[in-house]
Amino acid sequence: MVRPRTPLLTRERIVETATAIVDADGLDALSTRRLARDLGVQAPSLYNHFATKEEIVDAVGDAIVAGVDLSMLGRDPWPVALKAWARAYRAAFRAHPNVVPFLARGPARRPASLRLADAVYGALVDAGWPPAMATRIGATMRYFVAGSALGSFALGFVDDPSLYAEQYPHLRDAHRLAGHHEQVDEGAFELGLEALVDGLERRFPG
Amino acid sequence: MVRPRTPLLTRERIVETATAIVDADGLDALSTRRLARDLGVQAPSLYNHFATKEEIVDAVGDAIVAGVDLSMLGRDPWPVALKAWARAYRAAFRAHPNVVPFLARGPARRPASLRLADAVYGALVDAGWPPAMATRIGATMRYFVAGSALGSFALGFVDDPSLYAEQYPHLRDAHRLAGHHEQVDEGAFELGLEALVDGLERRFPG
DNA sequence: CCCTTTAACTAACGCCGTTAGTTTCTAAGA
DNA sequence: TCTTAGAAACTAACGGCGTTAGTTAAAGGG
Repeated sequence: MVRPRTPLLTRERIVETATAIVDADGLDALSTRRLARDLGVQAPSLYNHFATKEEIVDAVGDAIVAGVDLSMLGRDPWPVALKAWARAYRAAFRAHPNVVPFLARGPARRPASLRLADAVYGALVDAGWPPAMATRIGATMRYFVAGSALGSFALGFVDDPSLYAEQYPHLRDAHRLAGHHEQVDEGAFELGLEALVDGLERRFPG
Repeated sequence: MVRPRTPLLTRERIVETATAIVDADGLDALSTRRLARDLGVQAPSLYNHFATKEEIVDAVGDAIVAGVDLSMLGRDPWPVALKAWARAYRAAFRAHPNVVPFLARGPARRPASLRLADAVYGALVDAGWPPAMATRIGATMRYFVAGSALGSFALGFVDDPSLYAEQYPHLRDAHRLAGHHEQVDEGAFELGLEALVDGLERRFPG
């Protein structure tokens, strides 16, 4: 086959298949050859649609972030909106946990991330926050949500509690919770989110 | 050379050299061949001291986390101690920014991370927090610090502000700050840290 | 002094991302 | 309608990667 009548590949189809691979088998399983095979094509053909593999992964991340609901921003009161947005953002990563490590690779210049940052910033300024504070709050919230998403991966003490118990005496109690680490993650996120927004509300100048 | 009178390699020397490579040229520059070359040795020799490359990177991360001061925990009042610890933790990553992406790879089972989690948990319980809450607070704080460290990498809009300005109107103001993104990062971290601990203090049962 | 273990080596495997160069089909313009 | 530029697939190959197998000689314990 040299050039089919109707193109086999589109950026969309590539991103979809790449997402499926990452979701199923993890970020490391995504190689250009594997991706091409799943698409019924040879690896170099991908380079007709993306310049590098990193661009493909970028597009996967962008597609996921693009799905985050932003409608509450600028509609609901800012503390309510901020919390709802943070939960939506976190949920997007929970839906694709294997993509989360990618968060750590390089700057978030992707369009969807910028749209998201823009929306949060705008909502805060409209609510009465000084621009400099809105910038900081937006960054702080993104820090917290990104860290929480990472934390859901840092399972920590899952596999052999008793092994650690001797060396780290205080953690013995925590280990009893290790089985329900999902609930611990959820609880820690909710506690932190409420406390953080609480602390911000007390600093609101309006 | 087959076996030198005095060993060329030790785990320590390997970790030191690996850290130097990552600090100088980034995480991707750390290959077994490059590491071996810098150590004056052939790549497979490393496998006499570590089972995989990942173990080496783990050890680099562990060494950095091991340097975090924990002495304030259990000594100072918990809100003060918590903030001081968070700053120390963040400073450790600021000193080795190229290692931060590694935070995202896999669970934090390394000894130094466990020692750190144990110390925070213990200090909170000793201060009067119920164990379940201490677990959540510890996790929340780690989320926030890890996210902040990542955020310092997500430089975002550094290279061409005007390019984004048209599409993301609200961010125009934020761009004026892009030049001093280090100060923005610092400000966002401090704001979030104060607000978060503030919010936690209001929930203290004692 | 022997003998096991250790720590280096060389050679090689199968993956990886990517580039070069080729072919053929599509789509646009004269 | 014919020509031509470009797109989109291909095959072949490069250099680098992590890692394994098998070899060799010195170190160190009995």
